Amino acid sequence: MTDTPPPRTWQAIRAEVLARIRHRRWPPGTMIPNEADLALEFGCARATVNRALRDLAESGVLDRRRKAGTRVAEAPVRRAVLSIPLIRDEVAALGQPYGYALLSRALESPPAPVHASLALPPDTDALHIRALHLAGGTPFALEDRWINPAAAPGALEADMTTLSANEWLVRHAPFTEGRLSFSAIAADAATAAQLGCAPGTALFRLDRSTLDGTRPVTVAQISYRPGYRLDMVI
Amino acid sequence: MTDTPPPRTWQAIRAEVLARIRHRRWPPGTMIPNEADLALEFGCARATVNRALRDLAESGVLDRRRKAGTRVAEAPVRRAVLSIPLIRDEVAALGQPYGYALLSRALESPPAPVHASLALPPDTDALHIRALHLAGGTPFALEDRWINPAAAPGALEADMTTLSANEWLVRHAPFTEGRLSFSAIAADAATAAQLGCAPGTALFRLDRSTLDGTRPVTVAQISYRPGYRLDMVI
DNA sequence: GAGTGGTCTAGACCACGGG
DNA sequence: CCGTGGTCTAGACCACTCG
Repeated sequence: MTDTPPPRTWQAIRAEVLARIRHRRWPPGTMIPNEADLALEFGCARATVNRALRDLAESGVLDRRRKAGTRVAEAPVRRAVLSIPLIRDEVAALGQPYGYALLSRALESPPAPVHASLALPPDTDALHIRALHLAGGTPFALEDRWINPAAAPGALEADMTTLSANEWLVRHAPFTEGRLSFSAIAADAATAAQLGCAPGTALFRLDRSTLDGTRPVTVAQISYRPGYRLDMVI
Repeated sequence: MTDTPPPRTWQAIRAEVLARIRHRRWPPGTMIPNEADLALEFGCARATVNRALRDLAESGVLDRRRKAGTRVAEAPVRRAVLSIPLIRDEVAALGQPYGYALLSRALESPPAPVHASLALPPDTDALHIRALHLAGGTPFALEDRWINPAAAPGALEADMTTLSANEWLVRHAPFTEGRLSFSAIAADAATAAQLGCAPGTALFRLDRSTLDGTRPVTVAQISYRPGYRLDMVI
């Protein structure tokens, strides 16, 4: 045998635990030994076992509770991680030149739902931006965005004609929290015209709201061209 | 001042670092001090700083490289985490009773793309399952799944009439890797009939492929009822 | 109450990769 | 080369929560 002696890294321990689960030595629902015992068995420090088990718990494979111990998850809530690139990078990844066209930019009164989402004071306007993202000269995604001017100082003065609002925000109001929502919608006439498809075409839509702490900064609605796919890895 | 003395937990350190970034004391692109220096400043062990910075790096806020040091990400690739519940739980979260109806179940020759996705030997059949998930008696999602029998022993014998194939797989071939893909499609006639909508309606579709290590186990295509939304938190 | 995971410490060695 | 982050150790104390 030419096996290299197993390194006692936390990754190796995670792999070993995962193998025991996969091979059903520890089926779903099983209580597994506590950290101290596993550390003894693997001949490593408890902290190393902890690192491995914590990682598995974060990915939903294990269920850990103080005093109750660690058990293999029964019906694991699988977690998938989505990396959200800038549309510029998304287009670049397709090997196509990226283009951006500002369609409109105005300080105006938002519709009620947007007004509420941005938590604006009564009778306050918001910055409304509509823009088209292009891939190789053809429409890629239509962006309809409202920005709370009070939460994004400088946005009113910013030149959004060459840089997308999203990229401006990323650089000037970074590291915010937010929610995403995906859905499928039928293209309305205006959207269809911009994306160059027939009205009624099924489009992939992303609704995104962004907060800086608790203060809403922006809400955006992005309609992607027909056929768009969003990929994730579990 | 009634400030409680700042606990030197890794969470507190993470919060402090995040605050410095938010307040632009460390704007995007900045190199921040190395772990040893931060440990000195915060009066804690380097491992504690490491834990905090590693967490921020995992969420895309920091960019860490050996020798190069740690810098605030320029254009942070935001990462969103999606918890993928069983459809049963998804329906239950709506406060509606869940129902499941097996439409068809057969061992048959899959179409070429599925055959390739499952990495089947030539002229090998696969288990094809079509099923409808119901919420409060009305269609919620249509599932079209192919299972590689060699990779899911017992699937051929399993009773899929009351338990969805996905739930069976979760319990009998758990903790696999996989890819997800979301898109918007127009309902074809058959799908529209099952979901009770008009053909051409925009539907949210999830394509999922699952591997056990490197061996494909199953591919599934899930078409959700009109209006379905998928929510994520950044 | 007591057992479990969660965390911190002080120190050490190592792997990577920029200069 | 050599500074940086990545990891391991041995020990300790703490917080939570189950029984």
